Amino acid sequence: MPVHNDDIAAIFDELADLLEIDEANPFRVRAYRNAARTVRSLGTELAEMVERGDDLTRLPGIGKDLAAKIVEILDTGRAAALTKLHKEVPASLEELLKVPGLGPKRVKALYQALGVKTRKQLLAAARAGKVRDLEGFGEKTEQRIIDNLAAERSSERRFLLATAAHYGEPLLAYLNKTKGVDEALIAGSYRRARETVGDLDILVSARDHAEVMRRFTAYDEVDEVVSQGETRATVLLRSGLQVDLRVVDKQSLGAALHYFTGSKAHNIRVRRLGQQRGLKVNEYGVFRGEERIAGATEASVYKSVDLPYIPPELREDRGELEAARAGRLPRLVELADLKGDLHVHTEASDGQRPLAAMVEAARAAGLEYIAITEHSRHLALAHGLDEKRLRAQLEAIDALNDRLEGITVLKGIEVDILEDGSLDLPEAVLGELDLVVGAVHSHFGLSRKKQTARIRRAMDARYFSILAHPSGRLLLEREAYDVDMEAIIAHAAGRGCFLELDAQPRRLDLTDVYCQAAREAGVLVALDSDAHGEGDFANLRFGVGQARRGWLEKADVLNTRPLKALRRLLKGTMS
DNA sequence: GCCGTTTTCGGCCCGACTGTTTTCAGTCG
Repeated sequence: MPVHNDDIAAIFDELADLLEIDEANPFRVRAYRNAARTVRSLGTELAEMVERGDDLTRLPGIGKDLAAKIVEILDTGRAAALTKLHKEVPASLEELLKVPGLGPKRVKALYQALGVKTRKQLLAAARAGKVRDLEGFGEKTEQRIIDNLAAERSSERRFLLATAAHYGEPLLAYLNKTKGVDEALIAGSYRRARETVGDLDILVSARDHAEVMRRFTAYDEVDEVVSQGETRATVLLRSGLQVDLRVVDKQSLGAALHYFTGSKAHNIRVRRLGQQRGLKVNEYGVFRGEERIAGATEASVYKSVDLPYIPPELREDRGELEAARAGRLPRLVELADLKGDLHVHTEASDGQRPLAAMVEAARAAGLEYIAITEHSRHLALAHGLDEKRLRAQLEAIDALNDRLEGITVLKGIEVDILEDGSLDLPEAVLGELDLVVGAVHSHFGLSRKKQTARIRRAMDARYFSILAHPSGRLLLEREAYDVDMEAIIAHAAGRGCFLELDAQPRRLDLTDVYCQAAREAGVLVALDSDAHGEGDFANLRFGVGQARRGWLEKADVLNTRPLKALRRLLKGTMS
């Protein structure tokens, strides 16, 4: 069984959790967590790096010891250190850490005093009133544990970015209307455009803090006020989404925004840079002794540690600080750079609206061209088109283009990649199109080797332009199929075709890490909506967020090209 | 356990809120 980076990261995370319960040196715990993060966002399989003889200690946060553990895990699938630790700290205690309000200290106390190892045992003990008597616990803590367990709350529950926007933006508008509010902003992983978020961090600059707190906790959607102080409050909305509010003075807004945008790892490094310069960086500003020297804007915070402004989407401690110091930050792509959309459905397959309506919606969204790309016949569930129906659509597009001004409709297809890697429609009809988008919609369970070979073969077809939603994942629903994405990217570079970043909120596929890998390999990314209805072009902004997280510049995105240049590039894939 | 424009040893980011405390530990972000 081949070991992947995610497996290694999971072992490091578990080691960190259990070491924490075991009261190990907190910095040692952090070292494991940092290593897990590094491994998870690597973009290159460690197995291959080891095979090549790469020096793993050159990776950030990986030293001699962890490099050896990586090799051990690759060889045996396990880490002896973890096995040993399990003798003292049962693996199931990790689950208890996810209960809101329980951290390593309390989990340990529960285990040692009551023998509690699972959520079920904890609920029983709490209901029996055994928890309240433990040192450091009390009636309220016991009740909170019961509530959280009964509601199956977990600190790990996450929401799609688009879902968070759906709840967060009206709340933001509500707060912005509050008297005395200068500005209300959403920070946190939302601002970094992570594909899913665990909570919303809202930041308000205002003179009257108490009034903002009152308005916030009185918001119609608030189900429960979890905590509330003078400058900070946490609530749960009826949707289950947790929202943290922080109120600051105007002079601290930049520092607070920086602090609450994160990521944590990025912040820690910025603070350390401050320390090295004799400065203290916190959410109120940048201080030399008692004197505030920066903090009204984020740019001033970065300037105080001799760095240029770093866009939120890059703040993951994945090399952005080094790039900033070297003056090599990318100029990230923006929504306004997109000139078209190369993946759009209509009611001819599984879209909801007629061709003309989708084209008008695209025009209203500011696009200059779109490609109509229906499903092909194999996807019967989605009314996939056969050759005959596709030809009929091509005629309709020709007729429409004759009438249209200011927007051009390209002829495409989202053709199924069959199990053996062949395409679901004959070459004869594919050759009549402007572009061929290929996609996997079946046989997700193939082995990594077979899946990779299947997709490579599809890309080698005579007509093949773009690989749609390359990993096949559905966020919070379905894992990606097992495929060697690096090999796919390398193959696309050799073949001269493109990869899609599907902007549907449930997909956001390519992932950020592989966007970056594609960019480095010189493979252009098509940033598409995969629209099925008129409103779906609005999802392009989430795709842009993901592209920015993947360090993509305008030139790295296929559909920032004007129509003429785009046609040239597509033509290269169609012969 | 990692790391080095003070350092190969001695550091490792910083503050708010809650509940159980009689001055603070635990959790969270």
